[in-house]
Amino acid sequence: MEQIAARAGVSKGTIYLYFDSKEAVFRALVHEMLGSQITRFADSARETSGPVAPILADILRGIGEFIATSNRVVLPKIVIGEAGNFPDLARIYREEVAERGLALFAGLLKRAMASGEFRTLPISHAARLCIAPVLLAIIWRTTFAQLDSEPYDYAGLIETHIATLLRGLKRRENDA
Amino acid sequence: MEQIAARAGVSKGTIYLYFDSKEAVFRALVHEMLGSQITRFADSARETSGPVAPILADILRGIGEFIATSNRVVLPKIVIGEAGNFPDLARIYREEVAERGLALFAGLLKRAMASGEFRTLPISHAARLCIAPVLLAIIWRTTFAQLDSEPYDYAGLIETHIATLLRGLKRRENDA
Amino acid sequence: MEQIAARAGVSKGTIYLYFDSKEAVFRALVHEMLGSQITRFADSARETSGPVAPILADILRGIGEFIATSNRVVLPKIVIGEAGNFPDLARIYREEVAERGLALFAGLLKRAMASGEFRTLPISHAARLCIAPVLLAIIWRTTFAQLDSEPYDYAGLIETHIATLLRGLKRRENDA
Amino acid sequence: MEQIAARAGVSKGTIYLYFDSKEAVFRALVHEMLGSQITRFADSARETSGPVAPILADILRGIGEFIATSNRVVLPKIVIGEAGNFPDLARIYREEVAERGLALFAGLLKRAMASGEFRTLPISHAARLCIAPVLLAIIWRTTFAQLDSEPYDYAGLIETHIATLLRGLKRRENDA
DNA sequence: CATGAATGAGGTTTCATTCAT
DNA sequence: TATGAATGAAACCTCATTCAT
Repeated sequence: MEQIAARAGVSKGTIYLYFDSKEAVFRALVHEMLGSQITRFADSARETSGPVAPILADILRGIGEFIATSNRVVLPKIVIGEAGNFPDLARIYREEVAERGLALFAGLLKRAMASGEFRTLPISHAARLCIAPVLLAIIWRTTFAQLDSEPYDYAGLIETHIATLLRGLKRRENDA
Repeated sequence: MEQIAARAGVSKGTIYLYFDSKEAVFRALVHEMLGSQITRFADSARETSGPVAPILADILRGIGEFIATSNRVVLPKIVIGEAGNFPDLARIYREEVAERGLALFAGLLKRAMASGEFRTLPISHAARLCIAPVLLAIIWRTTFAQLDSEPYDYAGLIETHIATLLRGLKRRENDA
Repeated sequence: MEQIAARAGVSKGTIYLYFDSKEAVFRALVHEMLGSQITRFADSARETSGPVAPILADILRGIGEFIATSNRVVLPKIVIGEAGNFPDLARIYREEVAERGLALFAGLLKRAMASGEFRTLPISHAARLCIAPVLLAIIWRTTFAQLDSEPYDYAGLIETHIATLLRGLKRRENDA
Repeated sequence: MEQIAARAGVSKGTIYLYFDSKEAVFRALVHEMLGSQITRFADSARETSGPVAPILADILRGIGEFIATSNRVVLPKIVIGEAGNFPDLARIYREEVAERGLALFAGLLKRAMASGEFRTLPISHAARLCIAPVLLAIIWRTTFAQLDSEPYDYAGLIETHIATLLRGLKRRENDA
C-alpha cells in the first residue's frame, strides 16, 4: 500500500478515503484497468465478420503491445501473488478478466469452426491455447525481465505464436 | 514458514538449523523439486533420436500429469508471488528451471528444424510456445482451481496443445 | 468527531473553527449539557424549605427521567471511557458535574440532619449513596441496554431507590 | 495493547501467541479476574443460612476491599470504554459479571423477603441498589482518584451504604 | 465562514527470525 | 539436534487534526 500511495503521490491514509481496503483497491484496479480493456476488445471483435484468422491476429498483436509497454501488466501478477490472501480478488479477476477473455476467443473460434475455417477442437481448450503465450509474456515481464539488460522481444513471440497457432488451427483440404 | 514446518513435521525453529532464511528454503525447494525434475527430462530427451514430435508429446504429457497431480505446482506460483520480495529467488528459478526448461525444448526444436521435420522458426520464441500452456495450467490450478467444484481437464488441454502445436510446427510438402 | 459533526449538520473541519480539539468539544458538551442542568437543579433546591425528603425524591425523579429519555447520558460514559486519554476532561467533569452534584445532595442532607429529619451520617458518603443508583442507570443504559429488546424500567428503579434510601436515612422515634 | 504488554513484561507480539485479538484478551481478563471472583462470592453465599443482613454486609465489605486495593478494578472501566468498539465484550461482561452479580444479590434478597427479614420490593431493582455504590466506587477510583493526593475512604462509603441499605430494606414491626 | 481532501501518528495484527533450554 | 516462546519490524487501517479553496 505504501508503494501504491507513493506512486499516486499521496500518503498512505489518503487511499482509504477512496477505497475500503487493500482488496478493494486491487478490485478496482482489475476492474478499471483490465476489465474495461477486455470489454473494448470484445466489442470490436463482435462487430467483425468474415475470416477469423486476421481478427485473432489483430487481437493478439494488440494484447502483445499492451504487455510490452503498459505497466498495468503487474496486475495479473499481483492477483496471482495475493490470491491466497484475498480469495475474493481471485474470483473477481477470474470473472472480470479470465472468463471474459476466454469467452472472447471462444466466440471467435466457434465461428471459425462453424464456417470451416478452423478444424473442430474442444473450444475451451483451444481458447486457452490462444492466450497461453500472452500469460507467459506477462509472467516473464513482471517476474524475470528486470534481470535482463535488454528487453525481451515480445512482439516477435506474439508473431511466432500467431503463425504457429493459425497453422495449427486452420482446416486443410485433405482434412476430414 | 509455520505451514512448511508443520508439513515437514518439525517446529518452526528447526528449519533455521538447515536454512538461513525463508528465501533459502524456497531456493532449495525450487532446486530439489523442480530443477532435478528438469534434469531428468533433459537427460531422457538427450538420449533420444529420430522424429522429435513424439518425444515432445511425451514430455508435455509428463509435465501435464505433474501439473494435474503434484502439489509441487505451488512452487512456480510462489516464485511469481514472491519475486518482488526475493529477487534472488526469481533469479534462481529462472536459471534452474525456466532457462533449462526452455533449453530442453530449444534443443529438440533445433534438431527437428535441422532434419526438416519442423519448419524454421525463431527457436527461443518457439520454445516458449511449447511451455506456455503448461504455465497457464499451473497458474490456473494454483490460483483459480479452488473456486471450482470439479477439476479442470488438464490432460485434455495438453492433448489439444500437442495436436495444435505439432500441426503448427511441422513442415508440409509444399512448404518452402 | 465525524459523528459529532454529522449530528451537528456541519463538516468535520468546521468543528475546529469553534473548538481547539476533541477534548475541548467534550469539555464544552459537559459544561453546556450537564453543568447547566446541575445549576438548574441546585438553584431550585436552594429555594426550598421544609422537609427534605420530598425534595430529594423530586430531584431523583427528574434525573431518572433525564437518564431514561435524554441522549446526553452518553456524556458521563464518554468521560469514563476517555479519562485515560484526556485527564483534563476527567478533571472538568469532576469539577463541573460530579462535585457540584454531590454538593447539591450534601446541602440537602446537611439540612435534614440538622433539623432531625435524617439521622446523622457522614455527609460525603451519604451524598454518594443518593446518586449511586443514578450512575448505575447511566452505565446500564449506555453500555448494556442495546443488548435488550425491551427497555429497562428506569423509573421503577428510581422509585425503589427513593423508598429505600429515605427509609434508610430518616430518623426514627427511638433513634438516639 | 502496548501497555498491557509492557505491564506483562513482554513485547506486543507476544500477546498474540496466547490470545487471538484485543477483544479476546479483555474477554479472558473479565472471565479470569472477575467471573471467577463472582463464582467464589456466589458459592459462599449459597452455603449460608439464617439472617441475610450480615451476609449481605460481609459480601459488600469483601467487594469494597477489592475495589480499594486490587488493580483489577480497571476492568469494568475498560468494558465501559470499549463497549462501543467491541459489543461482544459488553455482552460477555454482562453475562459473566453483571447478571451473575445481580443474581447473587437477588437470591439473598428473595430469601430475606420470604422469611420476613426484609420487606417486599421489586427484586431486580433492589439487587441493583445493593451494588450501585460499589459501581460508583469503581468509577470513582478509576476515573477521578488520580486527581487526588489522598485516597478516598472506600471502606467508609461501604459501611455507610451497608447501614443505610439494611435500614431501608429491613421490615419493621408495624410494617404491613 | 465552511468545506472536505489530505495527512501522519498511532493502533491492531502478522510473521520471519532468534535464542534459551 | 530440536523446541517453541519471544521478538520486533512491517503490514493494514483509523481518526484527530490541518489547510487550500
